[in-house]
Amino acid sequence: MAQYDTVDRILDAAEELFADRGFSETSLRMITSKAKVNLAAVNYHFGSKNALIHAVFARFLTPFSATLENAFDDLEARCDGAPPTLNQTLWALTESAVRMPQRNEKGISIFMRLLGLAYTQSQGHLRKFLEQEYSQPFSRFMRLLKEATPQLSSVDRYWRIQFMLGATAFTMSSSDALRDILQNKLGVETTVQEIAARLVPFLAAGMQAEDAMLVPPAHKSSVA
Amino acid sequence: MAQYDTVDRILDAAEELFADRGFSETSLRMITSKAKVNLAAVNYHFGSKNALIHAVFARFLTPFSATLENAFDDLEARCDGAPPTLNQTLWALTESAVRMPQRNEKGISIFMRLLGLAYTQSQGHLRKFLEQEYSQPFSRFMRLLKEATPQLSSVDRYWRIQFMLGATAFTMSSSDALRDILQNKLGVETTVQEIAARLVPFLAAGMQAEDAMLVPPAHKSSVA
DNA sequence: TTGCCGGTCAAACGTATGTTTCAAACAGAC
DNA sequence: GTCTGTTTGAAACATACGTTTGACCGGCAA
Repeated sequence: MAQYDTVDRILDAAEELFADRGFSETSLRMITSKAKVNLAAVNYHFGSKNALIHAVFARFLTPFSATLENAFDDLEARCDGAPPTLNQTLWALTESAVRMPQRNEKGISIFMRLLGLAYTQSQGHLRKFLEQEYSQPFSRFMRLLKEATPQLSSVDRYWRIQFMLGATAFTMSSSDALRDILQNKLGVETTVQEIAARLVPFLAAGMQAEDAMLVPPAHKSSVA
Repeated sequence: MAQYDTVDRILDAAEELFADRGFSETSLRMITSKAKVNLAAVNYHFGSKNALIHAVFARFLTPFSATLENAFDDLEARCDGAPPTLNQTLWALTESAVRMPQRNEKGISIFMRLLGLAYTQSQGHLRKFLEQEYSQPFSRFMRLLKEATPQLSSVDRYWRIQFMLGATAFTMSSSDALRDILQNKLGVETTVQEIAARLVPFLAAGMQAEDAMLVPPAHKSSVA
């Protein structure tokens, strides 16, 4: 009993501190003192700081990837053989994320920020862990994207997927700070759901942009 | 003479290492040994590690913001009172970046990654430094964006600008790795200019997307 | 009661970090 | 050549980190 309490308290504290400050910038001493457990508890229960980072991700990502697979199953069943549209695919992803059971009110936004950091901070071990642990839903998502944008060349699609990833990871990774700025400047409250609702149309439109490729500066004007 | 050599060697090494590994993950010893200078040289010439980080940014950003202001001047002069279009504004920015005199072949992509890190790694001192040092060209760019997208609400525009920033910083920041992958998988060579040429249409389309806001999942289909 | 074992705790370990020190080397002016 | 201020160099500084240790506690089976 008591030990699960300790384990979860560590995970909760670590999740929040990592999201606030990054991985390298968060020490085990900060985590254990926030969690009100002994310093040695982390290495006792998890083995190392890196393993703790993995555990923080696994606690969210394992149920999420199951939810996501179900959402893709449903989507493909509903489409009855025809490939799902881009919008449908993107919504399946964001809905799965938003509908995850949340530990607290910050829940999803904390985790989005963590995913952004995972991509940004080049923590080799983390990337390796995520790739070999969750490659299946990732590949499936990529396949759906490909089938939803048959008009794109492989190269175009490749780059535009990177653009989508970037907009998402980057926005989510700084979403707390951005929300604060927005609230101070414009006095508007914003939830992760609302950000997602703004992000998806942006991504879909960019993904399906007319290809003005290799048209250099065009010193006059040329809005699509 | 000799001291400028030292200063520049430190800046070069720091720039590359910061871009590769992040700020906290790069120690002064890594920097000085890569630069082949004495450890104490950093604190002697710059005062502190944080001041070195600022100097790395200033070395690129100061001439860049001058170039950018000129590009905006030209653009507004050419438009003769009418507000420049979104495409023109984005091209002015990317052209200024691409045309910057580059210290080496990696040049611009290294710096894009640094800008991404500056936003992501919550190094308070860095954000403060950038904000108070380069607020003018930044505000001007924001104003141009606003005039180029009068149909957007302030909140929509705010978020879409974040999405653009994210797609750009993220893509450019990992463009070396991405280019390698692309070359291996598809046998295609890619330059930063070509990436920019793909990115701008994507951003412009996303920025001008029809606002499907707050239209939830829409279980059927709804590609614009 | 005894013995054990998972869990906690304070303390220490070794290492790496940013920064400082101070003597030596150097350059240019007189 | 000598002096003066600047730049380098090797070494040390204090501090923070992740990790390990060994004593200690509490419940439970024998």
